[in-house]
Amino acid sequence: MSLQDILTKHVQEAITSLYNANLESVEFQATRKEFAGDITIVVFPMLRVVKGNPVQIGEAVGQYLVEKVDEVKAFNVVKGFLNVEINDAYYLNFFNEISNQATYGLVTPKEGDNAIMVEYSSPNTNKPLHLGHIRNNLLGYSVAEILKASGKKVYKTQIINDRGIHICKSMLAWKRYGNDETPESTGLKGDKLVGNYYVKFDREYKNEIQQLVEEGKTEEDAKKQAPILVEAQQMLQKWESGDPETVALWEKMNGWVYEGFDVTYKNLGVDFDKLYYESQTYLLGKEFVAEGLKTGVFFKKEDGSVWCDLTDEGLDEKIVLRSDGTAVYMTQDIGTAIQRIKDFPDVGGMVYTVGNEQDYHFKVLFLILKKLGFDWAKNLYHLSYGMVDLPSGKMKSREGTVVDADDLVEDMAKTAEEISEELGKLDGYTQEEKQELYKTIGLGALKYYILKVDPKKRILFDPKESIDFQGNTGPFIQYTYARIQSILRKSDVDTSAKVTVDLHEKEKELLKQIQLFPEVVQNAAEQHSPALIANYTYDLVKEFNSFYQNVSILGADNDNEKQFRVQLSKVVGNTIKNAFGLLGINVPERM
RNA sequence: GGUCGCGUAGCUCAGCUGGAUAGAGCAUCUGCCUUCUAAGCAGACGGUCACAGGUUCGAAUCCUGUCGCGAUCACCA
Repeated sequence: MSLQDILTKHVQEAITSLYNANLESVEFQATRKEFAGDITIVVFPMLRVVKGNPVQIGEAVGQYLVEKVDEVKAFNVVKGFLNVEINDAYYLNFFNEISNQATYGLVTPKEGDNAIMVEYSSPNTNKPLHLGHIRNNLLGYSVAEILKASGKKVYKTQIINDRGIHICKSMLAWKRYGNDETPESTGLKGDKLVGNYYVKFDREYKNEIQQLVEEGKTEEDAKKQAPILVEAQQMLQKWESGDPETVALWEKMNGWVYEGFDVTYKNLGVDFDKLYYESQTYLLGKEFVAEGLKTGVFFKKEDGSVWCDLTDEGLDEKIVLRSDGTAVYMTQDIGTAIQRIKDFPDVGGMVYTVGNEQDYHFKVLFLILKKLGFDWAKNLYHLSYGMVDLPSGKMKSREGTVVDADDLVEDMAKTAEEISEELGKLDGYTQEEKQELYKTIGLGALKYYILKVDPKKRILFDPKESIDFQGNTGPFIQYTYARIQSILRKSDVDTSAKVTVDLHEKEKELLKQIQLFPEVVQNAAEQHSPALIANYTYDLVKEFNSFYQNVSILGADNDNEKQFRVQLSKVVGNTIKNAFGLLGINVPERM
């Protein structure tokens, strides 16, 4: 039973016995630092059932608690706030219970429970991943891990957008100007190579438009008639009709891109349980559109296009099939969702990690799936996040104004290296160990920087201003972990034995913070927010550093205290590691 | 124009299911390395919580309106 449960029960008893009234619930909050106490009961809400002076009621309830509740040591009342002091024994008891649980705060999924599928990344295969994808990947991966830790079975997936006019643009540019270049012949990563031709296409396209305009065409006409665009469109038709040469080129270039993506994913430390490809699923949705047409969920217009009427829901009509019978984005997403449930029958809900520019799309998609009668449709969640903008504005791949994912990860490691070498604390580490550590720290800084921000807020990223390594940052937290490991290496105490000590103020604060962890994990899962985990971890670490700096651990007055402090440090370290694991951030033994 | 989201210290962000004097980090300034890693600790400075109303014993938090920024409203994805 939690402390709040215990106190709630007794406060209710107190109200009944003192005032003969019924109190529905009790409101708690953390006690402010300037007052004595460990937890605070807010008296004001009680005034609804008990008429009187809040201070007097607080005094009476406090007196009752001190007399009747073992855990309560003392109390004081300030205005309408009843500050309650809790016995050390309560916290020590809690600590002894969890001090040897490696997975404290994490819940193992129960057999037979529904699983959740988390979709993230879902890139186009015509260009490399950039900073925007990094936010998507980190968020999706982290939310998947958090859901897992909250006790859900999770499948990570993506839908790879591997077909369409944008791919044909890269293909055509390569065919025209590529001279049979390959990743091998150029030493370039496959996705980078293909991306270069996407940029090349755009340059040529713009040249042709300009030329046509000079020849007297309007800009609008020029944009439609530019030969290179027309040829790309023809290429798409060839692809759709299965032209072997086009399909072969498509397979070859997509293969390069996948090899490149794999490297980036590996560097980022993200993974997937199942991949879906648009080229394999885009036809699926059509079946269900036909089905929905029969059941009246959709209707057909005179030109043959199929629509869903959402005006009852306050939205517009939405097209689900073009008049020429080809699929649109919505068609495919309907099919993909249904396919996923077929493939994984235990899935009871899905999370889509997609930018907030598609808020409307997902609102509509979820409504349509509900109208089609799928009961899992009520458990769909759009993990909508804000864009990552540069000071110069939006990132545009075609114009080369992007922060490349691989470059950024490398830069971060380089910064970590510079700082580490300056500090010079890594004597005895091999070159390999050092490089590995720089990567850990650099990635830690990047991931934390992005994940600590509320997903729905947009991020302004200035490449010229490097990400911090001090203060509320990933490396700061990693550093604290490394310090703890250093203590554990040096100590010779038994970390499994139970001990009883008089708690130092800092120790008590730490225990309170540790106690919050399981609830924070559940909250983060409910709200799909890694930021809650990041903020929690920061608070924990700040509290530990204060303890570390003010209280000697290995130099404690007696063995009993020393043993407790080492154990406490170990639990804090373990909690940091578990929490950071939920963010996809590794922790180092030294730094 | 309709819809959705955001607006908190010079900067980056917490706090938002209503509760005490709105909290951190960066930056600026003071102290602290002969004791467990100073990527640290202790402290100072810094606020019209965009603005105006409303609900409430109590509003940064909830409601309405205004302003600013962004997104979206395609037989694009």
